[in-house]
Amino acid sequence: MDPLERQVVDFFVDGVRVLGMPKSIGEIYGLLFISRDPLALDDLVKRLQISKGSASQGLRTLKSLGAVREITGERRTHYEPAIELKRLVGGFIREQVRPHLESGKAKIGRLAETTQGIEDLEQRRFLSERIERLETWVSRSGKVLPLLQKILGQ
Amino acid sequence: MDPLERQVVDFFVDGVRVLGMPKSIGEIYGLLFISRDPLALDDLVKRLQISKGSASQGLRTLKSLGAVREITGERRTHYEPAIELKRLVGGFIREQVRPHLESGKAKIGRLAETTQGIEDLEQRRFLSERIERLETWVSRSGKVLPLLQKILGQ
DNA sequence: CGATGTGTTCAAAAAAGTTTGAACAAACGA
DNA sequence: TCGTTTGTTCAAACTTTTTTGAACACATCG
Repeated sequence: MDPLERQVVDFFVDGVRVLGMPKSIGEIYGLLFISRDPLALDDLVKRLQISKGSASQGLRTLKSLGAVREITGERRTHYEPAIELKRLVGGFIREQVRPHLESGKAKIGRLAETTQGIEDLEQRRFLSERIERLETWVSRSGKVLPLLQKILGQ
Repeated sequence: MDPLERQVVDFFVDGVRVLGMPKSIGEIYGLLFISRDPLALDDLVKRLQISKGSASQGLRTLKSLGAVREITGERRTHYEPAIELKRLVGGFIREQVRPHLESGKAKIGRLAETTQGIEDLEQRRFLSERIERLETWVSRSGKVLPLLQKILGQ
């Protein structure tokens, strides 16, 4: 890897770290991003000096995020990066954000139930109010996502 | 901690995890969120069964995010949660997002410079185009933040 | 068919991140 | 002033996450 490639890869390593993803994902995406031609798993292993396992697992994650496209047909599958921000953001939201929002909603539902069982009126009022606030948070977050996607996607 | 408190604390533990923060931060904020009265460091240590060190460090982070307010005057400082989404989002963006965007911008600047030094015209074109794309990404992200803050803040 | 190439899986090793707790400093009260 | 309370710091212990690499499955080629 030449210095520029190194710089780009490092850029993405930091980038994905912010999103809570492992270094190898950033390295793989970064190298694909700065390569003119699609690369095969083996190229990634050699150039990034990571294990086959890492490369395989990293590509799987990137595929699930829609961040890389597979090019089949030849003996080995090659990969090229998806470079439309819309697509990247969409994948991230779908895979990493929505599931948490969903499970959050479910938990709040259970919380609301538990609150019903509280004896003390004043205490129950306080708790209901707080839990309502949580509902507002989650609902607003859910609503902002499509908007975010739209704006970032141009 | 009663079952409801436990549920709320767990909710926040998951919540902050999504944002890439440690469990203890979620526990502390969660307990404050569901407590009617402000709590002192010592209360957190006892009720959450975490170490003084964790509590101290966790409160420091939460303070820096503007997610808790200090109540001084008594012997011990007490803490209450900031519960306005606007404030929470604002703090998170200021502390955790902006710095990365800034350093990202700087890195892209250096990348652009490095690219100037490339001999091969076609190659330089390709690289410039990709780096321009990075600039677009970062710039759009920067622009979307205030909007996000505004929308989430009601 | 057997040999070779490609890619996945998963247990163990390594790395990264978090928590603990003892030592310390600073503020308070008697 | 001295003993006590409150809170911070940070190295070491612990936990969690990531990476490695060997074993495997499957496809391809001669």
